[in-house]
Order: sequence, then C-alpha cells, then structure tokens
Amino acid sequence: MARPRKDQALDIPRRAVEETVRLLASRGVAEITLAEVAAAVGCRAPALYGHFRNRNALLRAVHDAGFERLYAEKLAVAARTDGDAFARLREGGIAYVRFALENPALYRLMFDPPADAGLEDNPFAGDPGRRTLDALRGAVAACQAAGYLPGRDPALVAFTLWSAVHGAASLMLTGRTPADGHDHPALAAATVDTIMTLIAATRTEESPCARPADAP
Amino acid sequence: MARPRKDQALDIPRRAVEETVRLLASRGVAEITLAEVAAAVGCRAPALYGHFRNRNALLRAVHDAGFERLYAEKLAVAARTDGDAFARLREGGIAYVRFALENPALYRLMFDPPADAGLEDNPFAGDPGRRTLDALRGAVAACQAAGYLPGRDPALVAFTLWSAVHGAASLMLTGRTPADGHDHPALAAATVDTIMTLIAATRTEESPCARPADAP
DNA sequence: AGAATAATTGAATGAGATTAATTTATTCGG
DNA sequence: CCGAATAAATTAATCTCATTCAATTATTCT
Repeated sequence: MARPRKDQALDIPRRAVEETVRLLASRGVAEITLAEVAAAVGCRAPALYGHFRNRNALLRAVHDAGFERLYAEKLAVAARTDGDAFARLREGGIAYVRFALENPALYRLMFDPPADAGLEDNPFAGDPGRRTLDALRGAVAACQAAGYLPGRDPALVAFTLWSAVHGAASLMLTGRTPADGHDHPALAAATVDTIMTLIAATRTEESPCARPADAP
Repeated sequence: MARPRKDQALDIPRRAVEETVRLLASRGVAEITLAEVAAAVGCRAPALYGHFRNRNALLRAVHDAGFERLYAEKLAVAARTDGDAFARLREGGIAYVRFALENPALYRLMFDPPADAGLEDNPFAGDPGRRTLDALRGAVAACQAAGYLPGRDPALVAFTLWSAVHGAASLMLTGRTPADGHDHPALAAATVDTIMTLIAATRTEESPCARPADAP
C-alpha cells in the first residue's frame, strides 16, 4: 500500500504537530524521533517530509502551535478579567507561568526554537510570539489608563513584564529556584505578586509626593 | 602512536571545555560535533570519552564553565560598585545581559542544559547558577539596608530580578523584541532601567520625595 | 481507459555518537 | 633493568537516527 485511499487519508501536517505536542508531555524534544512521531500519526517517517522540509521545520511548527495555545489562554484570561486591567495583568502572569509549568518540554521548545527550517531572511516575522507581546502591551496600556505606570513606554514595560514571567518560568524549569523550591506554582504566584506590587507602587497620582510627567 | 608521551600530554578535560566555548562563539551547540571539538583539542573524538561520559556530559561541563564566567563578571561588578548597593544591582543587571548578548550560544546552553549526563538524583546541587542567585540575594539585602524594598523576602526579590534580566536576555536572543529591536544593548539597558525605577519607587518609607542613602 | 500527477512506502545513504579491539606509554614489583 | 599490569589514545566497528531514492499504488485529467 503506497498511496493511501482518500477515505483513509490522514491530515498529516496537523496530526504530526498534535502528536509531537503529546509526545512532549513525556519526554524532552531531543528524545523524540521522527519515527516515533510518524508512528503516533499512523505513517512512516519519510511521509513527514512531504509536509515538512525537515525535522526542524516540524519542530518550528510545534513551536508555533505552542504559542497559539499560550495565546488562547491569554485570550481566556482577558475575557475573564474584562473590567480590571490590573487584575488582567496579574492573572495573565499567573496563567503564563502555569502554562510553562504544565508543558515544560513544549515551553522549552518555544524558547529555544530550532535554528534553520525556513527562510532565514526574516526569521521571526509573523512569529505568534510577537502577537502575545502585542496583547501584553495592550494590557499595560489599559493599566496606564487606570493610573499605573504613568508616562512610560507601554512596549518597554510590556517587554519587561514578559521578561520577568518568562524568566521565572525558565529558571523554574531548569531548577534555578531559591533554596528548596519544591512548590513551583507557589513560587510562580509569589513572583508575579512581587512584580505586581512594584507596579502598584507606581500609582503615584493619589500620593502626595512626586507627580512625574504624564500627558501635557 | 596510541598513548601519547608525558611531554606531549594534553589536559583534555580543560581544553575540551575551553575549545567548545570557543566554538560556541561561531555556531550553535547543535552544530558542534565531538569530532570538531576533538580536532580543536588535538585528539580524536573517542579520546573525549575517557574524560566525559558522553557528549551531554561535556556540554554540562561547558554549561558550568559558562556560569563560572558569569559569576566572575558579577564579582567584578561587585568590586567596582562597592559602596552603592543600588548601583550594584543596576550594574549587575546590565553586565548580565551584556554577557548574554556577547555569548549567545553559550548563554543558551546555560539555560537549556542537556538532560542527563549525571546522577539525576540531585540534578542541580552545586550548580554554579545557584551561586549567582545567592550573590544577587546579597545585593538585594544590601539594597534593603539602604531603604529600598522594605519588608520583602530578599530571596524572592532576587529570584524576581534574576527572572527579569534572564528573561530579557532570552527574549532578545530568540528575537522576541518589541517592534524593530535592532539595538539590543539599548533595549537591555532600558529594561534594566525600567526595573530599577520600579525598585526606586519602593523607597517611600523613609523620605517623602527622595533623599540619598541612610541606614536604620 | 490511459497518461500524468500525487502520496507513501521500504530500501539506501550518510552523519555523528558511542563502543570495541588494538596499540603504545608508563608504572611497579621483582 | 625487565616484564607484567595498567593507562591513554587510536583506528575500526556499531548503532541510531535523519534524510534521500526508487518503487508502488491512488487519484485526477483528458
């Protein structure tokens, strides 16, 4: 049986990504072979080459799928915290780190993307990770409208916040937690809290002292 | 010539790590083969197995060496900013991101360490990365003595700060910078600045609107 | 129906890590 | 000083993949 009949056709591109994500739940990306992915999909390894240039191209697709999932969670948080921009920032941060802790291998792939696998001319154009950052910038701007972080560049603040939560996730996944560090979710929450407290302290409008430049 | 004479002996363990670090300046870790490392050292690939269990063990040693270097830079910053705890934090952050930007492949290896390569019982005990975090905690405590970040857990704050700078470095190295993002060093500085400003805003207890240093 | 095209497959190929067998130095007990 | 015994490399296998090739069967087009 060489070419399969239409009725028994597989949506290989979709399923390959799907199954790779599933496999990433049990092992790291380095331990996953194309033969395993193919077996999970229901075909042979060479069949994958009809849909992905090579292994890295598949991994890049998985990487992108990871960001899609992350973005979906972000949307859910946004919906859940509609009125309150500050809460949206906090909840978003918590959800972000939770995602990382629940999908460690996928998350690591998302932040150590395979090198080649495409036109190197414009490596990250259209990277779904960019969209996540854009969403975060929106949340920051909303917070500013509520009086926090007056007069700052929302893009820069967003980048800084993303850095903090991503960094926390990364450090936890590589075991760089302070002291014992057995309770990762708790540490994650505490970290986000620490940041949010710092942000809260910037709402100086009400306070007596200082009134940094805002809109003229 | 099988076994080399004493006079022409090579310190293979040291040189292998050294040369791997050197190779990481030009390619990613995935593109480096043991044969290349061996050639750079001046031996054959199998000789490496007399000193490292396998490729991952060598990479782990390189990973550790990376942290040694980073720690050395941290010490230099500490020496340079002896009196001023706040400045030490800022300078330390800048130096950290600079290190990452100047040694991208090494840095990525440091934060995506190879899985096995050792007794998995106690994966990160003695990890030199831990020492870096300890040093940072000390700097935070010093800042607290100067009136910043009152009443917080220094370990938690240190973790949060490390998260932020590491996250920023990681995002830059993977191209997740806002907008253009062509000037990484500048973005790094701006990010550290953003964080430091947040910290500065916590020093509200002692003096209403600012005032140099004092200790209780 | 028959040619052209498409999707897979099993069978090479090849790179690179790891292991085995072999060779040459050094060390150590007489 | 000589000959095991041990050490450290080396070259020559293995083995595990990723990737490519050639062959095979469906589908589509005319």
